[in-house]
Amino acid sequence: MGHSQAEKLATHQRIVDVAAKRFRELGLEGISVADVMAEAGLTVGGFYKHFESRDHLVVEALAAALSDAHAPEATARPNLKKWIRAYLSVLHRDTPTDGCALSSLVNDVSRSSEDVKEAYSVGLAKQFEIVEKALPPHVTDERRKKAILIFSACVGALSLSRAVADKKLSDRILDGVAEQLVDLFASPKAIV
Amino acid sequence: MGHSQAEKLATHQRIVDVAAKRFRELGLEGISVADVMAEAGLTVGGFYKHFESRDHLVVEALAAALSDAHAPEATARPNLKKWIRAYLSVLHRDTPTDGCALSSLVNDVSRSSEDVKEAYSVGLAKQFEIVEKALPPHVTDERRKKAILIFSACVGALSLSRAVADKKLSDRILDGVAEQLVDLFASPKAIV
DNA sequence: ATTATCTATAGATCTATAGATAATGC
DNA sequence: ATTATCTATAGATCTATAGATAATGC
Repeated sequence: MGHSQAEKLATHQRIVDVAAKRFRELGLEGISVADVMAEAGLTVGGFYKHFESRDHLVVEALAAALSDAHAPEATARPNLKKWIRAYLSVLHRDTPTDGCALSSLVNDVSRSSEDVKEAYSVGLAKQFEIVEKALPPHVTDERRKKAILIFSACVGALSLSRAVADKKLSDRILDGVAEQLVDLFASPKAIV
Repeated sequence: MGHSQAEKLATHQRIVDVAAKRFRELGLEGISVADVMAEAGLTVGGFYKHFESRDHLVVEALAAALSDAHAPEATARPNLKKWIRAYLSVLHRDTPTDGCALSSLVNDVSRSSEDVKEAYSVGLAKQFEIVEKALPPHVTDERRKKAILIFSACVGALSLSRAVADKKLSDRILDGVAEQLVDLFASPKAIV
């Protein structure tokens, strides 16, 4: 005990990464500070040298979860059809831990502090941009608005599919919404 | 202290109604049993003569919130355009307490017990039916699937609009999604 | 006699802080 | 000397239960 400043930075990042995962899995209030620290290989006492309060960790972890999500594909022009299929996949539904925080935490954020909402808004705006960029070039009209509709439908469908008891209904929500979004916006015959 | 059985029934209902409101506002873990009882004019000690556990209250309150929602309009054939505009209204966004529990609690339910998910699923299936019935008669193909897309988009848009810090973006999400859903599914020129 | 509700509390959390310990880094 | 982390704990929760109290209803 007693470590270098470089080590402290790495420790800080490890805490944030653990929180970013567990918050997505269990909700923003679903895991205690002590349990996050334990999973990062630390004890609770050191926490407040890294964060002013629990809420500050929430803000950092949410921002980290959201920038994770955008890092890989944000550069290349993504394929909208593939993106929709991946977002509304059984794999994504069943692994919220590594999935999109915009879906798994939307209700939690709406009950959180303004700082948390701010971090969420930044991530959401970036997500809208990504979807807009993925729209086929021949869709020329109201591209941002369409991106917002597509992403709203994806957040709704993924969230509903996770809340439902009946697995068949859950699959049906994912597949049905994906298929229609692709037909409407990501096919050559995209009518809209 | 010491009351009739009829009174007990009324008391039970009062507890459930308080919980149904506060859960929608604060989340399924956002209010304690003691605080629910206090708001119903009671003390915490009597709670477990009414409910086996806190989770049993969650199940009953969720079922109550969801059957509230369906009671009035489920009989008449609703107007889809009006329904969409009401669901994605500023009023609905700003009053989750009396609003649709399917939106405000979707994340919470996905982390809850199977019993809670079961109650949610029943309410969701009913909601899909209502939206399907509201689709214009000239929409003949895949009505259920379209209803699921519409409702998913509504849940996503309403939830996102509540999580966002920027009021302008929030309004834009509500209005943009409503407008597009109406154009696509609830207008005479409904293409799909 | 039964029971609906109350007061009081046990036992398990959870956030945040105080003070000790053992390295870092001037 | 400073500081990153640790152990320990205060104080505030929260769920659930025990036992008392005062009505109901046979």
